[in-house]
Amino acid sequence: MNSDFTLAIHSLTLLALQPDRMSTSEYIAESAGVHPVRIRKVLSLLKKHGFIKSKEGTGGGFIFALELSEVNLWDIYKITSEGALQPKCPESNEQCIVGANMQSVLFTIFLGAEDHLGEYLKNCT
Amino acid sequence: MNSDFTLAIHSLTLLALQPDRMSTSEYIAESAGVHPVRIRKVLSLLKKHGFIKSKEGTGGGFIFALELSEVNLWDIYKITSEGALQPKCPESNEQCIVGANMQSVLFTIFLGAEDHLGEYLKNCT
DNA sequence: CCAATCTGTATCGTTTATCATTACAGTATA
DNA sequence: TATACTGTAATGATAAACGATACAGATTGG
Repeated sequence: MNSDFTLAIHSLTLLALQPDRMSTSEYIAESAGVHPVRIRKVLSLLKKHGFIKSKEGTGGGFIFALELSEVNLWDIYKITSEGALQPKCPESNEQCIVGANMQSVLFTIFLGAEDHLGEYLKNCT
Repeated sequence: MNSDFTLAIHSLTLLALQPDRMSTSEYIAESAGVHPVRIRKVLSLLKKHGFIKSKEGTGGGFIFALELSEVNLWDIYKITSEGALQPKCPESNEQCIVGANMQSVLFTIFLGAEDHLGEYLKNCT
């Protein structure tokens, strides 16, 4: 998994702590220790899905758009990293019926696991 | 996550279907669609932890060492891919108390999620 | 209207992770 | 002693992740 998921949560947490004013990508990037452009890319996704709003121009930035209770980890995971857990099954011979089954079963498990516990963190830190 | 976890399960599944004879790394590799050396590396880990036995020389190979019911996904994950889910928290300023917390909390969640559902697959495919 | 400040994206180059491949030593078998 | 394996190290190719730069579009304030 790449760090988009982590960055998204870091950013949302930060935004949740600043409900009144807009936060710039530079501010968030500094806190997360990454490049502002990366933050903008990730937050662009979150915006597209309605988690945050953004405003361009002077005094612009990003701001939370929902109630904290409406956010759960699984949603964010889906947006930022869907498929990252999915292993590969390179084509093989007879026996890769095993492989194909395994892939879907494992995927289901990881899905189920996250879905099950995703809500546990919906009231972040 | 890299594919060691997947390969380990694929291999174990295969070995479980061949409880009588030894399987060579080449046989397993062909089924999994990867290079035999990769299989040996992964199975070397599994052997080190007692899941399988191996024998060198002619007629050698790998064979299951436990009951299927003694194997659970989480154990295998720990062996092959521990830390792969762990995101990074590049050092940052004041606010990375957030980051540090997040890291451990997320880690706990993924751990808990897998642990919780790991047993579901202990009777593989 | 113009300068300053942000977002939104695309692009390029570097680093890092993953994997295949080769090579070779050690071990068992026949 | 030749053959068929495991065990492991080393090298190189490929791909993914990321930083950095550049620039267009939007908004604000003077």
